[in-house]
Amino acid sequence: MDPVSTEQVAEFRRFNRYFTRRIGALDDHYLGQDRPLGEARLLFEIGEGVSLRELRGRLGLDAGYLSRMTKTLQAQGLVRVSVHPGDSRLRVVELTRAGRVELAEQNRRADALAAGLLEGLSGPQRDRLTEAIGTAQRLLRLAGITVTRVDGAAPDARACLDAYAADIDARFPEGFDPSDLVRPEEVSGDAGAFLVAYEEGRPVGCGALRRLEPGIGELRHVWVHPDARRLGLARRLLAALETEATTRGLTTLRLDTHASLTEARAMYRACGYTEIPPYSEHVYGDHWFEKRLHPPGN
Amino acid sequence: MDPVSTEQVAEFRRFNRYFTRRIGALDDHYLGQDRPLGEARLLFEIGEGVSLRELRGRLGLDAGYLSRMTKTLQAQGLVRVSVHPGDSRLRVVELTRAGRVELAEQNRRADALAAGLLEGLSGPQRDRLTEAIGTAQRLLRLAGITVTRVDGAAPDARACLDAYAADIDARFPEGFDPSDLVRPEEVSGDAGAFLVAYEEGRPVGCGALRRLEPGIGELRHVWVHPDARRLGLARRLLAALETEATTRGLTTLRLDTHASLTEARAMYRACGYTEIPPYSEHVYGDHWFEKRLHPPGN
DNA sequence: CATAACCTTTGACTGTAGTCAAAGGATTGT
DNA sequence: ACAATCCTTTGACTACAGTCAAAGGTTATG
Repeated sequence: MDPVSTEQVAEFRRFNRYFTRRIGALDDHYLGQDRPLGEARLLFEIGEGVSLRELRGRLGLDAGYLSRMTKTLQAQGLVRVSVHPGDSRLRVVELTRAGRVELAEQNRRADALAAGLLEGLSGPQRDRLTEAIGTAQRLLRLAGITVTRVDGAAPDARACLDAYAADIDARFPEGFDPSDLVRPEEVSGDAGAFLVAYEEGRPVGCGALRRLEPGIGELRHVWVHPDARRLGLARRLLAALETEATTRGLTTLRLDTHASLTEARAMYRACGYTEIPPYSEHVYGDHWFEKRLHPPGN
Repeated sequence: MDPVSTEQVAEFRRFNRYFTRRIGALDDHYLGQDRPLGEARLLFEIGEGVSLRELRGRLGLDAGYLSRMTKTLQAQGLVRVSVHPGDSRLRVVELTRAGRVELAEQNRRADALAAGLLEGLSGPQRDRLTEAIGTAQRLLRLAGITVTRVDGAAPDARACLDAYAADIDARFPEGFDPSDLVRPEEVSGDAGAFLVAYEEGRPVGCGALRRLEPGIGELRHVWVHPDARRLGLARRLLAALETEATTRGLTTLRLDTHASLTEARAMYRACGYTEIPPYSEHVYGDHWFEKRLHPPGN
């Protein structure tokens, strides 16, 4: 990776300082108003019935701390705590009517804060701001996603493939037969690779590489979770898969895709893949692509 | 002002949440490391010799709280406290060598954090991110600036005019004679108006409107503090001055400017002003502009 | 020159955030 | 059926953040 320019680091830190001081602080202060911040955040995360376990994980809180905060919210009549139907060790907490009112008020205040801020701008300026923060958020998310190789049989790998299969099944008129998925041994060891993209610990994308014949590899199941689309993650996965292929001495990569996946086809073209005649008899493909890889020396 | 779209408010809040949770929290946590956050922030603000009074204002701290924090920093040998030379009520605090080392370490860590984040992006993506956060910051700053009318004799007005005069004096080869500034009575009452732009309580720009002859007004001293340039503030001032003119029934605005102020001339043109022959004998102008105003009904 | 205003220090608090360990009920694996 | 594991509760703390009021020295103001 190329080194990060110090000017960009400085710019980023400037923004960070400005934003947290000006917006973050304001937000924290006004959001809770007459309620401790921890409680306000908790209220916000509860939504419609969550287990304490889930909340602990999401907010990164100590079990005891969370238990106490929940109790005070309960004492104020804002939440209701009950035993989880399926597992009596778990407690499920949900908002009462009063809790929903409180949450709505909290949202109203935060909305008013944001609206008040945007009010100082003209229409086009607001559009530019919205555009800029959208871009910034997408890039920051992408920067926080890591792509790593995992075993083809690992739970995260199977979870991704299941999600992929369900996704395709819903999108193809003819459905999708899960037996067409790669088998773990096809993407293990020297035979191939299975890559998973993680965002904050959760798998949000995957891609498989397997050997077709000497010097030629095939990409399969390049998939990105719906929540993580439009970030440029597919390209990242593609690049990582190509690196895997190069280190294995493969010189050509092939893949097939479906006519209905228009964005995917456009992306493959943009990434240097060219359409070729069918090279295989996959059931679900009707467009075939190929790319020549450059040796690692370059 | 047009109402703010709820979609834009939602987008802004989404970004706000994401950013404070992901970046702000990280920053706070790692910045101090083995030091309370308050102390770390204090250390950061001290720089090279500041009075406690100044710090109190900048960080919004309680006098007692600040006094105590300063004392613990002093006990750790990070700062030196002395009496202000001009006013013995004030204390001046400055970093010791050890304090500067500590601050450098703090900066190094924050830089590393930012760099680590940017490392997940390719060069062009980093450029896009830098561009986006720059745009966002400029627009957020602009949104936080308010333009209000003040009396032409008010301290803030005079401060702006002094800064304007010094600015022009340094930029014009022939210098600038402060007696050419508008007199308070020219911009008071119905005669004219003096507008000051405030960012977080500090004046960062100004503009004057005075009556030239019936129906015709003149804009003078439109000025933006160097720290607040390139935000679009001059246009805001211009628009506000035009509103003032319209409510006074003026139908034409004129102004003169100097050949060396190229950006200013470009802005006037972009804002609908057209160049006209000289209408006055101002010493410092050599380009004259005019704009017809539309009645408020439109 | 007295008095008001100002800046800092000190003492005495309060509330929030957060940690750690022990204990008890519930579930899972063997 | 027994042990190990899991989830929550409770008690006992610690540290940080922040407020309020009294007091003492210093400077401006009439």
